Amino acid sequence: MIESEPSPNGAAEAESSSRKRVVIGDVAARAGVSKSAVSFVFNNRSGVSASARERILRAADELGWRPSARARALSRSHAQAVGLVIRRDPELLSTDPFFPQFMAGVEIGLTAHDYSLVLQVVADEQSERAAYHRFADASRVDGVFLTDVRIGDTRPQDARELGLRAVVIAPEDAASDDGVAIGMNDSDGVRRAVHHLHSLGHRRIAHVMGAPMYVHTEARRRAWREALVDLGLPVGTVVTADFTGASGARATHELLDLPEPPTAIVYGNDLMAIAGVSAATDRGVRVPEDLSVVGFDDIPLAPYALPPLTTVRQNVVAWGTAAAQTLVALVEGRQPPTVRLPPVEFVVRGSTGPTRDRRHA
Amino acid sequence: MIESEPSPNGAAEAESSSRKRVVIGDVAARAGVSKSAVSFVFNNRSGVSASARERILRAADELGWRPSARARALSRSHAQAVGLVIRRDPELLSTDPFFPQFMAGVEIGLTAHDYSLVLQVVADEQSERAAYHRFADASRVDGVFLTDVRIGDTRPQDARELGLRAVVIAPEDAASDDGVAIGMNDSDGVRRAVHHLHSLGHRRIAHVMGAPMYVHTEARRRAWREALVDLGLPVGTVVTADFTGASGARATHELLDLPEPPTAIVYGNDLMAIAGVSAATDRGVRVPEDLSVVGFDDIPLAPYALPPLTTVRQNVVAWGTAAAQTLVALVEGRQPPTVRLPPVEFVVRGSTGPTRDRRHA
DNA sequence: CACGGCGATCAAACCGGTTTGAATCTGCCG
DNA sequence: CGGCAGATTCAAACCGGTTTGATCGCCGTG
Repeated sequence: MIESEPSPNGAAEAESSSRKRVVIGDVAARAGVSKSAVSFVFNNRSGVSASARERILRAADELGWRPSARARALSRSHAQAVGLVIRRDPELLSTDPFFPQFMAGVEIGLTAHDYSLVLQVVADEQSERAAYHRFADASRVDGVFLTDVRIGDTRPQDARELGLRAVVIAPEDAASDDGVAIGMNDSDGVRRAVHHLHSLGHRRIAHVMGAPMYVHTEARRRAWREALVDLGLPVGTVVTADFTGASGARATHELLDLPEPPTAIVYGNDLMAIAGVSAATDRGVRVPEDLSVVGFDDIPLAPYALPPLTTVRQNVVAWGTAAAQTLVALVEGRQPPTVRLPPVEFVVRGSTGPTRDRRHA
Repeated sequence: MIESEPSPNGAAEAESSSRKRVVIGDVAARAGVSKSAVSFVFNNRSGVSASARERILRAADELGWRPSARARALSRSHAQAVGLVIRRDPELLSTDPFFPQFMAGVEIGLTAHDYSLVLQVVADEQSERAAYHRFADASRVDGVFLTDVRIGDTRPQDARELGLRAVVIAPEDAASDDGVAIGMNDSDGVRRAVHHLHSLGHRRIAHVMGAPMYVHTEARRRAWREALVDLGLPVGTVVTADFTGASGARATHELLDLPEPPTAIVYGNDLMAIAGVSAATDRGVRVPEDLSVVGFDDIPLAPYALPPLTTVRQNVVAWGTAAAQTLVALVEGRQPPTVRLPPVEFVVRGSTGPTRDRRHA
């Protein structure tokens, strides 16, 4: 009823210059063909002569017409959109360097196929289930990404039952048995961290884990353990934390309180590592002279920490793009391409150094 | 053609146990009414008797039916979705603590009204324009958020011409003349920072700006300047940076190279501030003994920086929620509610301290 | 008892595309 | 010159809801 649109063409020809939305019929009429022909051209299907195709494209261009995603979604029973549900306490979300980069990567993969990304941020498990249900029942999306995979996570099956295609984002070696998984090799980065510390003379290497319910937490812990075993070093102490700065600081104090404290600590992420440095410094333990520290993520601040943080960098953007390509292939019924992800990088900065005896040598 | 769905009900009753999608007609049939009646109930419109309503709700529940967002979007010419375009170099995106929190807040506001958020991450201006066009032409969304507003930004008008409702996210005092703006008071935080430094005895207070094209960058600079003038202090040096750590470090060196270097620096964000501390430390300038530093954002790492960072905290989640409520009201043609946002907080930590003469006094 | 008004009900039109099936139009061959 | 395969073309059905307009019953009123 109330139209706030200004009428751009005041006293012009009243008939053809109506300011209504341009629809496929208008294009067809202007090109002198049927709606079907227009539709065929815009879905590049054969069955339209070159001359007709030309007229149609010109007409569409002149009218500035593009097929409505709404109508298209309905008639093809296909939303041309995929969903990402992020389950995280809103306040803690900005802690995590993963999601922004992952989403950016996903976009690259999606835009290439003209898909949209529908986002949902939820706080707890119940809202998360509800979110997937809404996605499926309302047919808003054709598929979903499953991130932050937990041990024993049932979402892959849940998604299938809801009729949603899914790709699971998890470290390579945690690749689940069912559902298409795409993963990067977390383990490799941790392994390299341990080898680096070993080469600097460290023998008591501890680990501060993130929240234990996630498969990537466990993957990193296992990689740390296996690297120690491979090198013939004693398996050091593990402290469970939860990826927050506070937990990293607390875990660090625990480790330094041990009768034989470690000379190096591998943390599950950069935030805990930096908080750990802060905790160590508070009690007079110097980094890297008395304690070497390795993080994980290479957040933008890592080079500016004091000392600059040695850490592991993954190409999360590439990961997102690969995940998107896989999911699109999946919902379109194609065989997903086999993707090769760039290898993990290990970035040596100032927070790791030789042990005391090495320095004297 | 190729259906990879397993057939869940092999030899069951062929007729009623079809595995097709449940549609409104099925619900209507089961309740013994017409489609219209079902539609009326699910859009709580009058014109359905209590008994019929009851039967309909029961039937829908038993069948697990929910209206398809696709069909609904088409027939109501309304996508029940809004868009957010983020223009940022993917690699730099994780630098910014704003977006994750903002999106989380937006979700809170949207889910309450059952709207979806469609995201688009783009790298440059051209793709950004294209993204808004795709949103509008394909009718994927009903409205958009405009963030990272630039000086002389034409997007509010652009959006209007495309027929998209828009809410502009910008600091309060930069609230644009056209389009509905919702903003928080950046200035207040900066003002409080300057007053805090003044009370510690500082008189030479410099400012490291972020990228100058943004209105919020300018708002913060102006607030810094006005606070100095109000306090009768000389207007210090401003260095232009771009919100990255590298630029913050460089700007800090520039300031400390001055013949009369500042005793305090107010930075446009925490990342630059922490990089600034790192730069100062590198050249033997101690924080806070020789130099006081204030950031902006209160990123999760701020308490764990060395020294812990004094900074300004905004409730970005609340901001997002308010923006979402406003946008939904707008696209539904209602008067947007007037929102009161929580005030900015100023968090004093260890990176600011009294000047040398104050300490001796 | 006729009539106006109101709530409940439903068939049909509509939203803007895609897809199907039949009609029409070639060109080519026997 | 008849017949036929293959390419174009289009009208009509369809996707799954919402909305309109007409019909029907029922009640209270003059």
